[in-house]
Amino acid sequence: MPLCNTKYQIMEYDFKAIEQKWRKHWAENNTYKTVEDNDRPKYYGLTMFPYPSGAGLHVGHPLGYIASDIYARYKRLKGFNVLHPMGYDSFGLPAEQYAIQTGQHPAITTKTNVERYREQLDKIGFSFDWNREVRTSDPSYYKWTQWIFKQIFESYYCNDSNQARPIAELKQVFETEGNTTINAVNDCEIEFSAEEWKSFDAKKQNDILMDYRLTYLADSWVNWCPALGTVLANDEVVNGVSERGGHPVEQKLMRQWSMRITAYAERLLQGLDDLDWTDAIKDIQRNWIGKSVGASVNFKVDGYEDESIEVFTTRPDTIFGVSFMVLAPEHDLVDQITTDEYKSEVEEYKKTAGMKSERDRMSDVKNVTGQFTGAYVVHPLNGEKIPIWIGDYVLASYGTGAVMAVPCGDQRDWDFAKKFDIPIKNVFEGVDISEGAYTEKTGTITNSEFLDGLKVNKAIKLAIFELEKQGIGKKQTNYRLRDAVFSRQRYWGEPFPVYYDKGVAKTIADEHLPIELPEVDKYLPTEDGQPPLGNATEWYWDEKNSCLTSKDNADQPHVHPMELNTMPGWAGSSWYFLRYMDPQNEKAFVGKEKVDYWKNVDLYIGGAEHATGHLLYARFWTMFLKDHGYIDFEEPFQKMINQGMILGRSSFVYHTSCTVLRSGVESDKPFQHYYHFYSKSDAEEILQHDFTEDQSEDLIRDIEKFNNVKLDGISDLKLVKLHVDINLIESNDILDIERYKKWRPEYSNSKFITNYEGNYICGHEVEKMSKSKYNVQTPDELVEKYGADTLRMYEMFLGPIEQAKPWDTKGINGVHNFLRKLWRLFHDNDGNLNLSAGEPDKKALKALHKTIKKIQDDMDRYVFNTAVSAFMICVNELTDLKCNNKAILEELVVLLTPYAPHIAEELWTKLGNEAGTVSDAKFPEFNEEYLIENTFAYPVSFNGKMRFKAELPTNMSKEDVEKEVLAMEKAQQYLEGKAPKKVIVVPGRIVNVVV
RNA sequence: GCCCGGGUGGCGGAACUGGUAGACGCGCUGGAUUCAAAAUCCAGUUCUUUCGGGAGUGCGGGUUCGAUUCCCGCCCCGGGUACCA
Repeated sequence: MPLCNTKYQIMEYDFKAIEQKWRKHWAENNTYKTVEDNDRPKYYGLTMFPYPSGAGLHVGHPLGYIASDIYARYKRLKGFNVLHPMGYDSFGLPAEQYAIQTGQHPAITTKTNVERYREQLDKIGFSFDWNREVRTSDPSYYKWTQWIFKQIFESYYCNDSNQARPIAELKQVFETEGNTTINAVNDCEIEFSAEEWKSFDAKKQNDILMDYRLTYLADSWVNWCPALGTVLANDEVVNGVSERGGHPVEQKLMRQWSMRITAYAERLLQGLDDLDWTDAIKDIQRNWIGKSVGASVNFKVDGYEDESIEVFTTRPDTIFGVSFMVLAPEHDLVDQITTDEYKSEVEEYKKTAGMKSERDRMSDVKNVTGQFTGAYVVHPLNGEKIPIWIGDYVLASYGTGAVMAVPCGDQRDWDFAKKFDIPIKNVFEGVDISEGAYTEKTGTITNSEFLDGLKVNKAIKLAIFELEKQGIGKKQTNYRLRDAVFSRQRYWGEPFPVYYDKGVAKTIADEHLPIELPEVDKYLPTEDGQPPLGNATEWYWDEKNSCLTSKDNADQPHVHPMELNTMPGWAGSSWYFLRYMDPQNEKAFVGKEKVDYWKNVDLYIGGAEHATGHLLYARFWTMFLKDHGYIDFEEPFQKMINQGMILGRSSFVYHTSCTVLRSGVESDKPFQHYYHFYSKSDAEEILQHDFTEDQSEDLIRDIEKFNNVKLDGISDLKLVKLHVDINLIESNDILDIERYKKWRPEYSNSKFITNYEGNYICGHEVEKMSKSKYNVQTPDELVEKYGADTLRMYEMFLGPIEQAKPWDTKGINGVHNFLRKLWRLFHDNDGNLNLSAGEPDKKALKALHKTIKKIQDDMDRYVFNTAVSAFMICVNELTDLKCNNKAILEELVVLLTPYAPHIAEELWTKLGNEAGTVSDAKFPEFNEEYLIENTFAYPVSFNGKMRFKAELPTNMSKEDVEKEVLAMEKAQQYLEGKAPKKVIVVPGRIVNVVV
């Protein structure tokens, strides 16, 4: 080994050489390759795979990856066979937008970006098994996305067995029994017998089957985003605008593929109970699914024999409080039942309501509107006539699009009744409803015939019983969850393995998958508004030859047009965790033996923003695949941690801006702007109290001097706050003025008003990291400067993983120093390896085992920040003890491996172990004996305030402790001669004296 | 509005089931070393104080020998959701 022991050349911790060396070693030796192994328990650790964007990674991205890597490495030391893969969610909008602008194929952009990501990831020392990488845009991957789509298409949901079943079974039932006996989730509006079924033509039969399929084609109201030229799923629309880009979204009726996720609503809800996820995410999913239990009730329309209005209510106990009915303006019956007298008003109202966008309706909640139709329903229990109104607070898309309005118990109904002077019936005993509705689910029902005197809960049950007995209604459960739109009018997504034979959707046989994306000459919609795939020439299916063919052959009877939509972004990500288990399998989406070994993900780390999207869809697909027996678990992600966002720390400079007033100056004389830059404290002063006279006069004088002119004065003097690139900031917010002037030449003539030390101090603020705020910190820069091990530990040290926290580079030195200090434990002052063999000293053993326990506990609780502190404490203690004992240091190195794998490998080798084997070392065994102490320094409190410490044997009895403590001189001092009222002794913990 | 989180020094944050509030790190102050600087090491660092103490975990109350931790009411910040009948 090289000796660099001259006084000024101490061999220090050379992280660059070390990290480079081990990265190479790991890659060359396939250190992190994983194979199935039945002798070891499995551990599957996964992080949400990224969309490879052009901007690359900033320090916020690797946070979750690092935590996940630490845990995976920890499990490995604990003897688990670890699957820790990584891949790319590589279909997506940005690559396509870029293609539209530049004509470059999204596949090329994607490939470049993936390479950049990989380069950045490789620098951080992850233990990913890259042999298992998946990319959703790779045909060998999306072949199976298409295959799963087909499986879903070929399924319906059976309510009796509560699972997905093959559609072939359904066909058989239709042929023998029609659809009257089957209990399946469907949209079918007709009932038919077996005879009728057989009499239907193929088209009609297919249309009916569509109403049962778990993925189906239907005209549905969709969120159409004109700016993006595509439809969006509900979870992709936030506050009426698109989640990506914030473009307006409108409702449009379109023929689209949808996924019947609603069939799984109850299972998706129930399954949450057993998941180890945060309550926040579970609540979001619960709210999104939105289960409500109640009853459906039929109200006959007065004067119509066959027409009735069905409503859903969660409060059937208040049925005698119905004061009016409200239909959604779009409700089917509105036109039919409206009396001539109200025709024009109703038409008018429908028109204005229809013009309001979803967004207007949302933002205009307080403004109650509605219109009477002139019609009435008959109360099914007491025969009273009840007026029918229409109002836009009733949504056509929820429940039946009609409500029974009970103003005494529902605030919206109450508001409506007040606005239109509709008399309110009160069914609550002893409750005043003159100021508002009584919305509590407690109390006693009155004015309600057979429900009188009953408590709410009992009344609900009895009301449902009675409604069912009389055949007027039945118990019912509703969900807010809607079916998920599954088509996008986009190019860069999975093509559907679907073609249309005379309008009937047919799927392409498995052996012809994948159906690869066709080449197009432009990525925009066609001139007649078809999706981009409409531009492809080879996009027809030749049924006879089972291949794609050109549109020139379209007139042949066996050639049919292909589906022009592509699948949404969540298609590929709904099952990717399964593909990692068996990424090269060409026969199946995953081999049965592989998935039976790896099962579901033990720990999933990713952002909370996917709560209603990816995390719900992936659960849905997993349940579906389980129903078909492909896998034997129903939840994909058993435990999940949501990492918080790392925010940027932006820096600011503050400069003057003013309008110059001058007369008598030759107009051709060039006038140059001149600015004063004020430091943070001055700027804050100015922003509060405005400029002082001196300040503005100084500015005028400087402008005059600089331009060699005489001014009449200045106006509009103000301070402008500007983002400054954080790379131009030295420690303590000091600006590198010279570099700033180079970066912003327009300010090169400015005067920087510095403090007494000659420094210009910048202001700062915590905001999201973004290019435009010049506050982006890339991991690459930090790895370059401090090394990957330091970056890994610092990201963990920042705070709890789930919490959002500001990024601040200042503290990174502390972590880096810790690693250097660790290095010095192994070396003497001249940088030579210096270890001692033999029995370790008791204090060192205590320091080590305290740390083993702490790390163990923290890992078990998924707490990473305090583990880093524990390492620091350990190294500090060993340094104080001047401990260089080999046995101690060896265990410490293993302990540290998950956090700082490079330095751990290096020191591990120096300790005499085989190169590259520390990842497979054994996690140190904690031995309590080393922590046992003979004495304990009892904190002695008086009335709960800690006053002094008393060093006493740990095995001393309560009584003796009390006696000893009270006898102490200091205790006497606090007792002031009085006898203590009470003394509490908790052995090994505390003594509290009550005076 | 409703549903979840969260409020602790100058800063990031510790404190497991009620038991020494402020671990660890940053920053700051002083000192050692150095021709000097960097690096390193040592000491100090919640506030306040008449140096005896006193106050203190968003605010007000409560339970307890003892509360950052439990209960009640309120304020503020972050996230989710929004006429869901």
